[in-house]
Amino acid sequence: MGRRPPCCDKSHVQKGPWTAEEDAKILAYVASHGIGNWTLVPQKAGLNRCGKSCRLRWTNYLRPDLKHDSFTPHEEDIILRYHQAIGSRWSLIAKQLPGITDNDVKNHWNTKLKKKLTKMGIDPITHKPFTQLLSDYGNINDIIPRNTRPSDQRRQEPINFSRTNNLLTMMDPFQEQHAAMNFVTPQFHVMNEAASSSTSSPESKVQVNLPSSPFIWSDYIVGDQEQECSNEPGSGILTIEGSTNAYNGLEVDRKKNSLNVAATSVSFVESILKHDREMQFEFPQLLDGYFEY
DNA sequence: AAGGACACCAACCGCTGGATA
DNA sequence: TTATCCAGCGGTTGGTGTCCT
Repeated sequence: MGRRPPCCDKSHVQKGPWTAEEDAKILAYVASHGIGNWTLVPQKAGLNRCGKSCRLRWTNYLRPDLKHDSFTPHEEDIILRYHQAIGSRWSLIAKQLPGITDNDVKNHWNTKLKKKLTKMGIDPITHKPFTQLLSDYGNINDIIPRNTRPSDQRRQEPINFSRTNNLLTMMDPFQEQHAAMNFVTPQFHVMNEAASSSTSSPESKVQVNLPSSPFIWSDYIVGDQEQECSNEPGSGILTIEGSTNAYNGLEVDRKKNSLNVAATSVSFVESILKHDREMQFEFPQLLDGYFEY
């Protein structure tokens, strides 16, 4: 068993804002040595900083491919759509936006987009209208979330926008509620079982006919606990053709060599997996190699 | 004009999984 | 096999400029 020395003496390294001189040292070092072991950078570049801090300064600010411009409406739309699908996975979202870091995306979300959605009457976590949440969960007082940081109880200007040509645009206040409802409409790409069956390949393949109702985690938690179904029968079918995997509780259609599962019997864990697959259909390039069937 | 509140963002903190000795 | 380091990630916060009263 070996032990490597710590990257730096954390109690004696410089913290806080970077100076132009420090930036120049990082840039000069990367220009001559490239990006490698960041723990060696402070020593070799003559910086009294932690290697981790050097890496962050480079990736979030000094990298030459960063554009340092404000966000365009198209970029904001991308962030909103991806956040709706995958949540706060900022690095994955940032990969869809060249020249923008995950830190930029995160900051822009926390300072601008989250408030815009709230102002539109949309819950920034679920991307559902607060009115729908209220009807889903009953009368919950004060459901609209507030910033947890007291000093960040920001002013909230009335900002309304809608989707036009897949972009967010400003709009008149009377259409606010309508826009909110349109904005959160699920955009899952549902594969049609009949249409796709003619092009089925011999390889394992998954078809998902999504339930028509919104995805609500609590429904499945209750279902798991009570071992019963909360959805209407026949609201969805999960077909896994040629799969050799075992799926507890799934009905096997041996004639078709497939598994047909009424959505009513889908457990919580299976629902998570199904939701992930929905994400893959929505953003097929995002999680390449993540899903294996 | 001044002080407080707000808005923004750079940087830090802590956690996690993979790599390594 | 185990202990530790390191890169990457998301959450949080400190500092500063701007706006409002």
